[in-house]
Amino acid sequence: MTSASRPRRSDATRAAILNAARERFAADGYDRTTIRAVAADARIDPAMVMRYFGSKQQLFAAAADFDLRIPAITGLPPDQVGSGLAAHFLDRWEDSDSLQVMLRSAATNEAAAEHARRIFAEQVTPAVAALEPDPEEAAALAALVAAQLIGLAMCRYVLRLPPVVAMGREELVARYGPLLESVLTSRRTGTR
Amino acid sequence: MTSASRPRRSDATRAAILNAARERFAADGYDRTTIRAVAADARIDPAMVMRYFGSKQQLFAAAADFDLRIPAITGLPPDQVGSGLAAHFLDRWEDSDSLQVMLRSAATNEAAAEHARRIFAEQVTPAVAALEPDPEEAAALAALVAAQLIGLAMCRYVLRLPPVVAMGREELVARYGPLLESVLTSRRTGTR
DNA sequence: CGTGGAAGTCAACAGGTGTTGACCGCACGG
DNA sequence: CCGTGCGGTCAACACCTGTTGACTTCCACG
Repeated sequence: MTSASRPRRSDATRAAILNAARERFAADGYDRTTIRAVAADARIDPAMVMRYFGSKQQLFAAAADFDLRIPAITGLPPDQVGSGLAAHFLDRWEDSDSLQVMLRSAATNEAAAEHARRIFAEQVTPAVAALEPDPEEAAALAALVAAQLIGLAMCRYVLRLPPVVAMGREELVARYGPLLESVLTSRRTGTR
Repeated sequence: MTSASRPRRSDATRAAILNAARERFAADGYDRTTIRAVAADARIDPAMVMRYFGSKQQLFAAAADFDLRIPAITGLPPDQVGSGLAAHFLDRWEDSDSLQVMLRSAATNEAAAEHARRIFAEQVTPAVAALEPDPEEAAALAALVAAQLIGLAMCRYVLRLPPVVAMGREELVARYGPLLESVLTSRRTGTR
């Protein structure tokens, strides 16, 4: 196994490419991001990007890989789950480009959309399943939670609707906390 | 005024271009939609698109112009406002590409995002302002309503999260009705 | 030293893009 | 009957894209 071998000289370059790629994908989405622009940001030749990552699609896959780090919501007092989730995601959005990468790219790139579905299935669904025994209902609630957070992120970071941009962190937490809570504690009451 | 003049022979072509453009923009977003593809769909020469609409950006502006047709929500009994809104938007999404045009394009095209902000200000905000006297709070509530609907649309039509796709119309109405209602009847209770 | 392989550069490719201007043909008013 | 103008076609432009392969430079090790 060579995974613990001495760090190669190229690791720094690799990381620089990945940083530049994340910024570009977050700002411009998949289609408008060019390999040449990423290379220029990282101060290297476009050919290096291909050498290290193989193709634009694989570069994107590497740049879009991230962890939502959803906190365990099982132990919290029930009236703090919603505001805790809201606060967590607001912080996560502000200090990382990863979610904007996904939102801006998934709109036009099927691989990015597939990636989003995977993150949803592997990270959001299990977290909600800890609260809801019925797996089918858990999947539905997880989807509603995702819709809440994605709607907020779209309005605040992508569309930049003025009222949403103007709201501060604590105001958003105060407004979304109860909303998320009522989603999580709701059960289907309709037909079937 | 020549607006009532005999219909020109070119009007049909113009409409064909617009139809093809809306489909392409809805399916692929702004960047990946090419003038050549639109022209091929409309069975005409790419140069005609330029002749009629001037540029790709102006073609987009023409294709993205639409009306949400938000129903008057003042007269409804308070417990039907939410489900009424949910039902209206689900129907609107299913029978028109316009909203997908906006969602897919605004992610990477600033003009499209500006267009979305205008539609929000001209159509969503006034509708909510009929229920909420304080204009600042009305803007905030309108933004939250928009976030609800955009989150749902993103998950169902763009990201295609399986649980959201699987839900039927009446299930979505049943789940989103109360949610929208609690948004509309909420007031800010936090700091300030 | 010198040699082998990794790291990085350069120039070019094949294809696609928005956009332009010169050209053609047909209907219609004189 | 002509010719004028509108609807439409064609070919080309300048540019940008992802990707490739041959080339040079540099460093570490024998």
